[in-house]
Amino acid sequence: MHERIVDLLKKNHLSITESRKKILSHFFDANGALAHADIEQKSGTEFDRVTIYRTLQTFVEKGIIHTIPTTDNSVRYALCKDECSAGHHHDDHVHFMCDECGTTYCLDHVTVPKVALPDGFKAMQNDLVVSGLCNKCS
Amino acid sequence: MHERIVDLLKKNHLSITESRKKILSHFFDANGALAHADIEQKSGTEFDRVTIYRTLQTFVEKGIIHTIPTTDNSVRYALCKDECSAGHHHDDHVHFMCDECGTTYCLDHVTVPKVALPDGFKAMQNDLVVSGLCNKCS
DNA sequence: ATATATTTTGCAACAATGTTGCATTGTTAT
DNA sequence: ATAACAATGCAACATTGTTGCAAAATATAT
Repeated sequence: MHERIVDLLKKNHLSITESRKKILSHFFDANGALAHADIEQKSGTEFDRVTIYRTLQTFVEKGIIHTIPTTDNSVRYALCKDECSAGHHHDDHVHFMCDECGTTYCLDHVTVPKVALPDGFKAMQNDLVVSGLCNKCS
Repeated sequence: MHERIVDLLKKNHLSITESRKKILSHFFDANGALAHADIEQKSGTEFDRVTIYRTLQTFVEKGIIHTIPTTDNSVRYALCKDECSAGHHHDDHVHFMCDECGTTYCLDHVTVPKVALPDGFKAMQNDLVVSGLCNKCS
């Protein structure tokens, strides 16, 4: 697992640093998505707040993680599947937010159905945000 | 139009105040969704920042407007259709965010397709966020 | 292995966004 | 008109996110 993290960083031409390794491992350990605050909590005072912001930003740019649109408008991040392309990734996601425990799941195996848009609208990316009760809370 | 605003406030057992009328009229005038900053800009120094926050909060609670999950994680609000029920509203929305001009549209007439969730997951609300180019920018 | 170039980090300062308590003002009901 | 109630403005504060720059860590070339 640790090797996989280093490989992932190398593949994306990123310097192998403690903060990047640790933050990335938190994503591998987590079953759901993580918010900035979650990572800050897990890391303690190990890294500066700014470092976490910049690391997350870098990971998003490289397509290692992606941001999740949420109904409560908190910023959350989740690991991308290998197929996620960097930058303007045209890939669709289904996310599930539990109203009870707040956990956010990235449902990779569910495909987003295409919808018919009004004339002149061109869809580049589709994100479906489903909220309700997760399998642990129902 | 102005009558409709007063009626809407009365129907929701809210006091008829200048700020509520003005803020609500901004939503009726806007073709897209509004962020807190948009309203602050449109209102100038007429109302306190806190009043705008509280007004938006009240409108959301009453089901007059709803928050929109966005890919860039900025908080946006849009008018609910009449069918929107207050509180835990089980109603689905399709929103379109233009990557070019940033305008967010609430596509009321497009229905959100139901997706199959893993066992134990119960969907209460579905929000589909489509991003790309709107009819003015394509 | 060492020196150099490059990248990343931490710190400080700042900007933006959102929240809370309380006295004052405005709205509603009697 | 008056009393009861609700909403507003102000001030102070908490949280979240951003930027510039010197110091430290990492990568590259010798």
